[in-house]
Amino acid sequence: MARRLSRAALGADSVDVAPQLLNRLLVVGERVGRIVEVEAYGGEDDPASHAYRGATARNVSMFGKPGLLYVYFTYGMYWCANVVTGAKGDGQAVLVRALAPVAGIDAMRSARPAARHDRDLCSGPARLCTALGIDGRHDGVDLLDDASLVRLVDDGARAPAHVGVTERIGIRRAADRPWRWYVADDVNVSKLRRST
DNA sequence: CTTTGGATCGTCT
DNA sequence: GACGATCCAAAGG
Repeated sequence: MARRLSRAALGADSVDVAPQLLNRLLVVGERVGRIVEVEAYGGEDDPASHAYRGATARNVSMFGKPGLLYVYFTYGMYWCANVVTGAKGDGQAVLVRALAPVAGIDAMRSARPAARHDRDLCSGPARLCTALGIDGRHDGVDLLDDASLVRLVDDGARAPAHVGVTERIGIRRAADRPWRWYVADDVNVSKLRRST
């Protein structure tokens, strides 16, 4: 039984919301993935957040109401997707870092020919956007609106039995905050990579 | 399996 | 002008 998440629940702090998003579904048309890895980003109090220096043309959707999608372009090639949390104007968001493919897997394989196993389809923040077809066109859409192309859905799956916690990946500032959560033992979680 | 270097460009300094 | 909330191919074990 798919139902929307409550906007009020997403209005809490990103650090509290992030682990609650594990096992929820990200839906784009026929393509569906279960969230297995997330990271919390704060507002102007988090030096690692895009919102740290306030609202800009790039990050305005982060400052919108909770439940919006914030999509940003990075490394000249890739898109990454976030769920906006906190009160409107906070600039908080939760980065979706990995999904377990659930449906529309053939479409995901077509979108990601470089993936050699199905566990590589959505095992990274840019990978999952490519697999689901999420890009800048979807920045700012309401994930809680059934009419949106990209939606966040609660299918009633219970919280994961074991949740791992580590520092956030790929950032330089505020790198010590333990704000990454993942479903322990899920093969779709992105691999830890040495800092360079 | 692991490690390394390159790709590529919007955004902010 | 520098640097990313990254990924992938290639090369070596």
